[in-house]
Amino acid sequence: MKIATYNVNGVNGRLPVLLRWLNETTPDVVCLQELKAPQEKFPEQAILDAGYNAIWHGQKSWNGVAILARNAEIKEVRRALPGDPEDEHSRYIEAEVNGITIGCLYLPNGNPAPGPKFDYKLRWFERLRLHAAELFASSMPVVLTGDYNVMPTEIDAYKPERWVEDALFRPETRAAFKTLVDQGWTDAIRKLYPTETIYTFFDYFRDAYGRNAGLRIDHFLLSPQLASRLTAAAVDRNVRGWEKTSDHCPVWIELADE
DNA sequence: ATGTCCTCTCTTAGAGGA
Repeated sequence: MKIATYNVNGVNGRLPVLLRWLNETTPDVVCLQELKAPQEKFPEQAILDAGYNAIWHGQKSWNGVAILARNAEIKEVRRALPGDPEDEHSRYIEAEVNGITIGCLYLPNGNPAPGPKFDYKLRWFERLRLHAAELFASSMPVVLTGDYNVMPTEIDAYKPERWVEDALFRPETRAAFKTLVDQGWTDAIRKLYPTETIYTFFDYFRDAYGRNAGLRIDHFLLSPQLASRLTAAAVDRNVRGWEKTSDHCPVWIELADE
């Protein structure tokens, strides 16, 4: 089973790119972030015509997350991260597909830091940590994937010294990610490629893609039940070179059948 | 500071976010 994550940066503006990528790579499950569309403007029919069921949680202008599945039922579990009923951002949706719990997340960017946006990022991270601990304790096969807005280590950033003050790389952010992973989760890309330079995001500025000046901020965290089934993981880097493309690349994992 | 690209609006230019 192939599971992918893709921060599309506008699901309607990016629809031709999304449909082409779905058609060419046929993942079984897809987690989307940054829909940038209200609930009623999600391109459901185009997704259905492409062969995918979908659930989504939209929001006007910002955020927005979705889970797509090909030839499988999507059983929605929740469409918000527990712990703060006041939080209006559409940043988390969770479902069961083929017996696997899929958590699709869009962690806050947090810039400028320090400041209220960075505080919100760290509070959101703490809520994720608590919810992840519950999922982990359930002994279900779980994947937590999406745009974490974190470079976990220095090898995950082009010129990391330039990012030490940034919300995506500050010590508090990296520590929060490490605390989460240390619950027992497996970072799928690093499990298979411990030291390689692998990026999932390239800024639109200054031809970052052409210069390979990227960041690794889109991640797959696997529970032990799934880590043992991991057979492949990769970034669809070429998609970043397409016309009218997102600033993120799709990332995917392959799991062996039980 | 800047670069680019998305979405929305007190809309065809500018603001906010990333």
